[in-house]
Amino acid sequence: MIDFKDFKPEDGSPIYVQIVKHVKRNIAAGAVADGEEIISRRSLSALLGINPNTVQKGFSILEAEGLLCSHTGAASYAIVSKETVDRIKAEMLEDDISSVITSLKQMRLTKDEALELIERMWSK
Amino acid sequence: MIDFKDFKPEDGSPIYVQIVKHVKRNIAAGAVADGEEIISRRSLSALLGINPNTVQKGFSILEAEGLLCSHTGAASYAIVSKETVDRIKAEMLEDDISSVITSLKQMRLTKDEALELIERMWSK
DNA sequence: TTAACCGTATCACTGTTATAATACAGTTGA
DNA sequence: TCAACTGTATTATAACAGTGATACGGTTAA
Repeated sequence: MIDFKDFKPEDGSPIYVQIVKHVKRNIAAGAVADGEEIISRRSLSALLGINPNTVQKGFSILEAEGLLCSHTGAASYAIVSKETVDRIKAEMLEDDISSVITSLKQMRLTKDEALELIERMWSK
Repeated sequence: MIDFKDFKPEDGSPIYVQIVKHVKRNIAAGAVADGEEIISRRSLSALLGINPNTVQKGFSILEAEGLLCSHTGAASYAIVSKETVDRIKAEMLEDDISSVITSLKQMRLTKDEALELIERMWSK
């Protein structure tokens, strides 16, 4: 079950990209069962208060990546093998962590300073 | 002296936003002296291979935030007090780290898993 | 003085993002 | 059956991002 209640499109990046990332993070977290029914495009657009076309754009990307299965008239379903979960998780972690490391290094932080800062901010 | 040689606009975010962030990270790193002359808009656009207007957009944001001083005809200069450096650094670290923590938590990583992963990826 | 630089401003153009209003076809359950 | 859902598609509109070209006025150093 993918939870969209905590989804807040306020980032500078396009909403449909954020939808794709949100679903992928849920998959990486192991929160999506294989064959699980996905919320409909219309329902999600109403829930998030955004245009159906924007949701459709995100969902079509997920389908193109083989994470979603759609058929006209019927609900959509998730396709998530164990291999998929591992691959998506590795990709997301690689992206997130390498980008923050690049940023922190640009600010001349040492590894120890970075680790200490992250440890201190983790529980906030 | 702000180094733009390692600046590669490949992120999905607007180039002018990336320019603003790049300058701020250099300020946070203590790499920018107060009153230091900044590369001209035309030179930077030529160096990065982007449009002068895109550079202008980024620079005007930096000026609006009080980090830059411009006058028609003359070069631009950095304005960076110690307080500015501290404030910018705190802001950048807060943004970068809290966003990565949010992502990692969404993927159900524990603090220890996260720290170990970051430590392992730091030197790559 | 003057040529070469600087910042600033404007216009037109393309592509992307997001919205809005429809429409059509297939599925599902009462 | 049929109403209410589903996915899919099209068209139009607006705003924004980025490019390209051009122009104006001020500064600086030879």
